[in-house]
Amino acid sequence: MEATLQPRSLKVTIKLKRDKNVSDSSNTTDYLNNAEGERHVSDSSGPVGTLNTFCEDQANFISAERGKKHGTINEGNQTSESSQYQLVLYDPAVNGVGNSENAPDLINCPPPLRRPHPFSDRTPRVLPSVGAFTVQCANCFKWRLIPTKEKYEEIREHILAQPFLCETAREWRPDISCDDPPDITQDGSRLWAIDKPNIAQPPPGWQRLLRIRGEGSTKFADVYYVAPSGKRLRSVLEIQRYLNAHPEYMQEGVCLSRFSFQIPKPLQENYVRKRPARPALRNDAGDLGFKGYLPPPEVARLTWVSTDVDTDLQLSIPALANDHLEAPGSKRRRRPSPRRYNDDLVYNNNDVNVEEPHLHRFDA
DNA sequence: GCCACCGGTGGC
DNA sequence: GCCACCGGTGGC
Repeated sequence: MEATLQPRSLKVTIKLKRDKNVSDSSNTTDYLNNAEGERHVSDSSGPVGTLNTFCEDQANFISAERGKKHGTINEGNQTSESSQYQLVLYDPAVNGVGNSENAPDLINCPPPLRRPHPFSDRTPRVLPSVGAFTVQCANCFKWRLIPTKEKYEEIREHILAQPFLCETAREWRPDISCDDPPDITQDGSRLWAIDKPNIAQPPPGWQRLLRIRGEGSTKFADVYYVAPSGKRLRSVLEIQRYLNAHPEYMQEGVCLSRFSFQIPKPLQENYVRKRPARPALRNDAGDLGFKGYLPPPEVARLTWVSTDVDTDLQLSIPALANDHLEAPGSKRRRRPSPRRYNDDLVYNNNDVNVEEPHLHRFDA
């Protein structure tokens, strides 16, 4: 089955492929260097277009095919030879112009650090990992593989103002044009996620990590920022507190507007477990409304929608979604107390008006 | 004790 | 239904 994004211009898509047994891999060499060596995608937004990241799930399979050996895991650094931890990456040197649908070349990826699922009675999760980044041409709507995470983030940061075109890819593929076949298509073989556009690149020395949760989770992914010190921060509030505690970063120009915790959206419906309807906390009389409250429907426990672990999911993240217009810090916090930072939130992208791209589901 | 991962809540 | 946030849990 395939899902398509209706291109309005370009979309930022993250294509994810499911990881077989391990957690994750990231996709670029950059990923390889990420301090955590985890499965995550960092995202940033780019020009008008769609960025796409896909998780290659078959890392093991492919590596097996290549007869590679497992190597030692070297946390925080590039993995050794372990094919198991290799990522499927787009290698411009291998994928020449017109080399559409070529399997991305394998590149060593960080070792999986993922811990086993905490609930032993639950089916072990097979977490997807980002296998590659793709951007959709605003002109021909073909997907182009982006060679590195950094390039992807760079494109994404200005995707609205600077739509991605096939010609843009000439930076790493000199002869590429819209006449060439797409690098990749949404053929249902992978998990696709549509990324948000115009996400600022992380400040120098910082890493933005995107960790895709297993199917059936309550949310699709988590974004973390890793400070130069290695400290992992998981919300704007935590960033704010960290910056307050380390004014040196602020002096370097690091501000909240450089951070975005927006996560991509999976193209696959039901990848994220639906939240059961919440009973009213209070009725008109002002008391707790537990009367008549029924236990959550079975649906609430349906955590494993997909039974075929070999099937990759396709996720897409609309680069032109409107929701990016709202600054992450503008929403009401659960704890209203320290909110001064909201005043400081300035999201460069917020003044951009974009149309929401249409997502199409189509059959395989 | 740390931390990755996940669940769940309040608010919209 | 989505988002932001953060607490809980269990493996290490």
